Amino acid sequence: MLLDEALHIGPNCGSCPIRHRAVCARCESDELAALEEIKFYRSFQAGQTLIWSGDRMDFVASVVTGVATLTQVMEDGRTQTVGLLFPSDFVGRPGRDAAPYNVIATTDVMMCCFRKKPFEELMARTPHIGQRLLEMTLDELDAAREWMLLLGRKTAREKIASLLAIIARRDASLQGQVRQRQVTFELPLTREAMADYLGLTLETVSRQISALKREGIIELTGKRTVHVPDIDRLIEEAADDADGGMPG
Amino acid sequence: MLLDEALHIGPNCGSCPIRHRAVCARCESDELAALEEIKFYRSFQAGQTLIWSGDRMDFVASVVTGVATLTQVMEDGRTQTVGLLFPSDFVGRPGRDAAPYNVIATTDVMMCCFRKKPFEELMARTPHIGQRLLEMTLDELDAAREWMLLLGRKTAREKIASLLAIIARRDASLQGQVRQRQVTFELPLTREAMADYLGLTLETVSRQISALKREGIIELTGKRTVHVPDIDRLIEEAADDADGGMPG
DNA sequence: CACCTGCTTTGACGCAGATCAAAGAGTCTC
DNA sequence: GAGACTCTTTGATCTGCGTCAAAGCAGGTG
Repeated sequence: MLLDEALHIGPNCGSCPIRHRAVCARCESDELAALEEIKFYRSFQAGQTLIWSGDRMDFVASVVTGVATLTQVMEDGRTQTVGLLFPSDFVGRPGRDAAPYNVIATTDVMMCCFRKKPFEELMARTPHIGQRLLEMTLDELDAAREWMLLLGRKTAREKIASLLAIIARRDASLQGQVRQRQVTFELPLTREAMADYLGLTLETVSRQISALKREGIIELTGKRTVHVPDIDRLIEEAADDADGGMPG
Repeated sequence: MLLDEALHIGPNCGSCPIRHRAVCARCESDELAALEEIKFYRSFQAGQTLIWSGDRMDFVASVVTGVATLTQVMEDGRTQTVGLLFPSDFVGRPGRDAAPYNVIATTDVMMCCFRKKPFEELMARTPHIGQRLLEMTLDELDAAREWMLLLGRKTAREKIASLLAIIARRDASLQGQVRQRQVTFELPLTREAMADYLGLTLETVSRQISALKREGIIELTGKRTVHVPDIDRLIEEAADDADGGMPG
């Protein structure tokens, strides 16, 4: 079924769902045509490791659909997720050979890949790609620093609320929705994956989700479908300043 | 005395100590001349806040000498430092008006500043600047993610050892030294600033430093001068994999 | 259906690091 | 050189979250 999806998305960048957000966002039609020539799609199943830390990476890629994580693992097994990859997010670093992190699909994932060499060459000729990549990298740096505050200073409850708020926001923005009081979304992560991202244990994650549920801040259907009756209350729990990080 | 230093460093990029590491590293002499025309130096004293979060930023800058921190503060006062700025590090984001973090000098600091508008215009004409900025931003993103692992998963002892190892490394690399077993350096941070960077309290920082001292892993002269008799032992305590993050 | 297997929830208990408190040490000012 | 101020160390106690353990729950398989 993922293959169907690949065929459905097809070779045409014009109809690509991430056309205006990904690394190709600023490209003119001729630049896009050049990218189109070197791109190829790859599908992965939920749970699959797309890239192993330390492996040679001969391609870079954009997430088209699905969610993946970037994780670091210490020798003794302690694991920290250092980034969530949503559709339009970019994977890989031009000018680097070895992957610095594991990339793991947490849902079925479709990637739009470019072999590294041709991509680098194209980038050298196409300022719009480098410009967009700089912009995206600066945004990721901001997100990483926001996460440092969460990891260093927030309580378990605040961490969970922050994560839910961020997933709700990204989910809404993918669907081009305006900000609404009520939101419903699917959790793309297991409790363990949430724990790894939040610097907690899975038991603590479970307990805090139960607590938020008990207090009516969230409602669960099954384990994965979350309904937030009042997003502002959730953001309050996240202890973010002002707008809860909502983009302008 | 800082003014003297400014005059000493003077208007000539050719003799600048960060010429080959900063955002201007890749510039040819004509590009450098253009940068030289719009640059100006500013000095700050230890403890001074260079930039307040939320303030309008009409310049970008490189750290020439000294050390500064990037910090986030929550409404209730909880503080997390999200970056250390050493000489050659870049401050500010082209295309953004408001500063997202407080920037605080932890030692006397000298900055090489560019008004934002002219810098952005120059960047549009000068691919070497954008390329170098992308490279530096990707490095910072890696560093931020390394720090996420530290904040989320390391023990207090490992955090302290990691911080000391990183300062030792940056200090050595500024002096162009090869890797040595013994190193001595000045701590550019108070115990409180270290705590804010490590997601700890200042008491825990003090206790863990005392413990490392007691065990002979570090030696202190005064409160700020650290001597490491065996850097590998320190790196072991930091629980980093393989090379302790030493650059290739 | 019974029996997996993977994921989640809940409970009991322990500990690393936070909090509260006080005193030491270096530097500056008058 | 006494007092004030900042930074640091050390001790006593508390607590949020980790650890260990067990049971619940859904989906898949023979």
